[in-house]
Amino acid sequence: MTVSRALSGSPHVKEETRKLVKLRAAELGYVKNAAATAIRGDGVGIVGLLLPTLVNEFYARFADTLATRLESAGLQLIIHLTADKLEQERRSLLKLREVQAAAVVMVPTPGSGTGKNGHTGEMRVIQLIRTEKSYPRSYMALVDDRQAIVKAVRRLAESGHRRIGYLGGATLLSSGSERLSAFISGLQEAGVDPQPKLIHTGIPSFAMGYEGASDMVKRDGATALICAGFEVYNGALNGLLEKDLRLPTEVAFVGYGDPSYYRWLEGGISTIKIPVERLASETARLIQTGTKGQDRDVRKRSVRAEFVKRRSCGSL
Amino acid sequence: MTVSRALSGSPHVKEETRKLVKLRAAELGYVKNAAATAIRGDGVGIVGLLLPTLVNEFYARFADTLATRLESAGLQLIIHLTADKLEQERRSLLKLREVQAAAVVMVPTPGSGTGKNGHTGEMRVIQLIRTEKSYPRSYMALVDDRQAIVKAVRRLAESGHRRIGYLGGATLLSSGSERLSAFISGLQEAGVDPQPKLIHTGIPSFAMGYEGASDMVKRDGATALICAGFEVYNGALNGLLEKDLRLPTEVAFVGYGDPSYYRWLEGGISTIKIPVERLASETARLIQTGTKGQDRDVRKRSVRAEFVKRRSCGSL
DNA sequence: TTGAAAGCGCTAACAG
DNA sequence: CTGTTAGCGCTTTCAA
Repeated sequence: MTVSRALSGSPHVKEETRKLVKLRAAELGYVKNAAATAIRGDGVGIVGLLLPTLVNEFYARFADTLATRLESAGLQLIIHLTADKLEQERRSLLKLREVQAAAVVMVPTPGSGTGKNGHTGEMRVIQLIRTEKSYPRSYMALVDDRQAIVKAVRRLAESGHRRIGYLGGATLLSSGSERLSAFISGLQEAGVDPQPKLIHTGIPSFAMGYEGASDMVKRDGATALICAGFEVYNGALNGLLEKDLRLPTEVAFVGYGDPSYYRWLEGGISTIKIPVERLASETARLIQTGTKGQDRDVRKRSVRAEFVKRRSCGSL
Repeated sequence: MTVSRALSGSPHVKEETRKLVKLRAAELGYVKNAAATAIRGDGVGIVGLLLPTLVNEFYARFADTLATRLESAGLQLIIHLTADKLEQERRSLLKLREVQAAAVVMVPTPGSGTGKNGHTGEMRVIQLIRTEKSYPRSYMALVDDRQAIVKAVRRLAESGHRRIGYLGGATLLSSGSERLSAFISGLQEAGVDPQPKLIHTGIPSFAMGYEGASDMVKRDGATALICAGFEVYNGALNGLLEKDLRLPTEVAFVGYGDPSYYRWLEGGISTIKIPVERLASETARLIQTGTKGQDRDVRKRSVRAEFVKRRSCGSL
């Protein structure tokens, strides 16, 4: 007990004893056994992060920032990649529950709402970007991109575009339907009629962006394209560039997120820029917030996206 | 005990009992307490990953692949960012030891060799890319980039470059000194004299690449540049592009790693391409390998880098 | 096929 | 200020 007390900084230990204990502990390279602490219910300080992928500058930056923030609070981050697969997500949640993670930050997989996919036990759930109703007492870290999207659409319309394509996440995703609605609002404000053929949504993926983008331009005659989704924008851009479609002369393009290379590509890719670091900081805050102020507003935080105009959204 | 046996698939349980137990467990949303298992010394199935940063396509892809590989072995990945800081690294190793991680995959921080920074306890250590002698019984997952670097230098020389700059990691890093030696060999094979002014090494960082690159071109008259280090290439490229130096007409450029946007930038950035996925797979293998075949060779695996010629290394 | 005991490392609660 | 006891959830060993 004296040893335990000395090491954990209890005041009820003779100063000299403490010194001796610490010294010897260091000599032996002793480290506290987290499992033993955990088994008593003292918490291990583990936070889970469930992402579709890390191969995406937005997610990577988010994970990086979050890990750094958490580390200063003595928390460790376990990363699970779900590839937006329900089964994966289920397994990951299970694993995290086993190690008694204090919280999970997750980009919920589409459809995660149906069935008891998300048995999250004691863990605090923080839904990232998208939300699914199936996590009732969860926290939320969201992006408010409505105004940025509207602005992007209007900008395209102002430079003369009338056939503006939209590539985004499935509307069964909260984020997907909100972004699409913003897009349509934008069109309406600009007095352009929405055209069903120029709206592609689906489970977001590289492939979807890759095929969708060039199809919309070549087959459906889009002269401008807006991407709304992290997984999609990479695919779309690759699709366009590979088909040698020059920006903005052959297609105007607005991406999503702001990967560092956007500045240099084709003289600058316009984009809906998301303040990742801020989002990660807010998330860290949600994780650490006490269980006191559980008002609805405190549980939900959102950061505002911004439209960044670069060369790729120039006029026809 | 019967419950425990039923759940863990022991054959010594009546089939009916097992069914009942499993059913009820599912109803209750029971999950095994990993801490309790761990405290008995059965291992928790956690692997640590220490990286300088995740905001770098190479590291992100590595982490992604590794996490995916490990997941199929029932292992979870804890990520720690060290920012190449010794103190960070020490803290991370400690944390991982506390949770009884089975292994750590780490890009050792420069200087980690001196002092008892790396108290790794029972964990299996896998050094990634760089090596430090201070981890004596460690495993190694390395990149063999010598030939690729030599090839790159020769290619530049063949297109007429005589003032070829080198930007790379400090030579106190194993990787740094090996890459530099490859660079010099390349020059010699091509009959070009190495010039001290055109060789910049240091603790790899974005800033170093950023400043080093344009300095070497504008101040020291380099007509071509080779980057050898993940942290450096991004900085270097940004430095050049920001100063409006066009590739390859004003400077020929060879990067390191092969981020997806290299294909599209400036008509294509030449690079030393590292097979990340393969490296991650080898690493996963090193983690899971039995403690039997501990011959020196089995502990050390390396993948071969490849020189990818694109527009940016064209002639003057 | 099932159960009882014991112990993994730690600390809260209660002596001394 | 230091020590003893007990119990967290699990599985190994031994017994029924």
